Amino acid sequence: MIKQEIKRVLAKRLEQLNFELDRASIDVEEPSNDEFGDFASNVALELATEDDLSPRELARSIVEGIGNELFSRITVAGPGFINFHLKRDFLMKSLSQLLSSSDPLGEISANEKGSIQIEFVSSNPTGPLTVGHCRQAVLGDVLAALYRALGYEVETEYYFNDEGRQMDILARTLWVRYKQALGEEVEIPDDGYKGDYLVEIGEDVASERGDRYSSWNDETADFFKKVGLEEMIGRIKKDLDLLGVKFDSWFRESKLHEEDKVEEVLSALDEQDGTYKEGGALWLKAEEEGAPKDAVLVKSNGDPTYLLPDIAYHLDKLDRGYDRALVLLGADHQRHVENMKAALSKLEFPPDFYQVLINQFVSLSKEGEVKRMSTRAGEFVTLKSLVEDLGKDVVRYFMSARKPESHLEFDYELAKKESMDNPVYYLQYAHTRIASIFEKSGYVELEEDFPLEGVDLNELGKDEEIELIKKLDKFPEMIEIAAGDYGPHHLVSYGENLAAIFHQFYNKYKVLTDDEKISQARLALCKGVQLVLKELLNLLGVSAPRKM
RNA sequence: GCGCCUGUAGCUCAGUCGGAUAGAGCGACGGAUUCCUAAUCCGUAGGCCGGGGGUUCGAGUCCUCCCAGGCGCACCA
Repeated sequence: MIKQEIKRVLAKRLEQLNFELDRASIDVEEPSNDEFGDFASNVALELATEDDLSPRELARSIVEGIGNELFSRITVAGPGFINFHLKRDFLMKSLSQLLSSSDPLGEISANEKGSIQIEFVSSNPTGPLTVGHCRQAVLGDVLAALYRALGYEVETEYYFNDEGRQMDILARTLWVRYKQALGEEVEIPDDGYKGDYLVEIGEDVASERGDRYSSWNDETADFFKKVGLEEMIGRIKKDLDLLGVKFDSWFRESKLHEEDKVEEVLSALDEQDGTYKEGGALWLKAEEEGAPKDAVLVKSNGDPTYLLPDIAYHLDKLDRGYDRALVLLGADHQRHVENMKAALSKLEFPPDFYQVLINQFVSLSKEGEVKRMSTRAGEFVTLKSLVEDLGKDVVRYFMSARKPESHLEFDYELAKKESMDNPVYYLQYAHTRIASIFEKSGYVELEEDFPLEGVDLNELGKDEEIELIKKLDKFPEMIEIAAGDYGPHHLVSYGENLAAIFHQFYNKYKVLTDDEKISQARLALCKGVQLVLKELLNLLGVSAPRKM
């Protein structure tokens, strides 16, 4: 990474000048205007204000002591910026490193990092996954891929409630569907799940078991709970499969009760003087920890709320030894997060253990109307239909494209109708073009293993070529930002930009020319672009086709 | 009423730590193909970065107030 190298140089020089400044706090960036060189730093401006010096003066003395083995020119400009103009060799070294290692992430992926557990989707098995879950599934899956690529130990987990009221309602609704399948006139209960996804399951049970569950009793309830759970989880897994999302682990809530984790949490909270009783309910002293209000842990009827087992669940996560537990939640869980933070703080969890990424909702506009989705009312667009209509690549790309905390407006009609104009194809096409060049040149074997011997990268020098090399060099930095930010959308922005520069280059210059030396150098550049594009598409879970 | 998120081109959105002249895609208009895939490229038009105040050498970015939208403020999950 060129930027890191410049920071190193600057840090060394500043040390000579007796400034105390660690490398991380040195700011080096790419100026928007080419006039200002390839990279620029504002260190002189920052240090000058602190010590009441002239920024330009200081910049000049910094520049004087920097050797010129890496730079063709270093200038002082404006109020005191230091502008670095790179030597060609410096850039080419970056490209040749990429090619010889075939690892677009380079050194940042090498050293060992900590462990992170990522929990997402975690929809209860009471209905099919919708577009909202779809966004979260993609975000979580891409984040997991990012952290894996960076060398973290990653585990993805899906948490679901397999008992309690929601499951009772599911069982009851399913039973009604079963009765209807047997030809009886039965109404779905008011609080039941009205969607027709349970009809089919009811019919299956009716045809397999006949009328043996005609009356509602404990045996019937248990049976339909079991069937409902199995069927729904099965469907959820299938849907996620369509999206290419696989979880490392599936965690059922009942396990917490079986292992007395819930009891454990209650007594731990009690030990910390974190609870009190009021109105027959058990409350968490959340306000003491910064939450707006106290929260109920156990209802007056003795049932735990959603909060209590979730605290127990996170105690379990902590016990499992992860450094961090990241949870993806929808915007409607904001209050829950405040309660969780309060509880975990009472329990003296390590402060950075519980990490939350709250994502805003997806609105789906269809025929000019914005549809709201409600699982309970049975009105929603399912993840399944979305993927079946648009394809995994398009869906994953769209769902990754916006930063999580922004609303995502998904124009279904447009995405379907104009799918050929879709930006995902723009990226894939860049990859395809490169593959096609290697086919054409009869250098298919070069694509596998590109030998740098005899290739003179200094043949590269056109603006587009230089820009591409710089862009490739920036890839690892972008990945670190995306992971640190929990923001897969950085991949999309970067990718579109890289593809754009490549397409420009491709249109302006021929890779395969009469000049063998130029051809070799440009093939090398193409290989570099291809390595990065492939890695990027891979991380997004989007295919990188060789032909389109 | 209080809290979280959002407000940038006609539309959908980027813009890591405050940096020099604010970007992309779509849409509109005008062009490019005897040549490695035109699912591409080039050009034009389009902006008080929601509004006011502040912090400083410098603000789309930080602080504050206001306005608009989404979500929340359950003994639901």
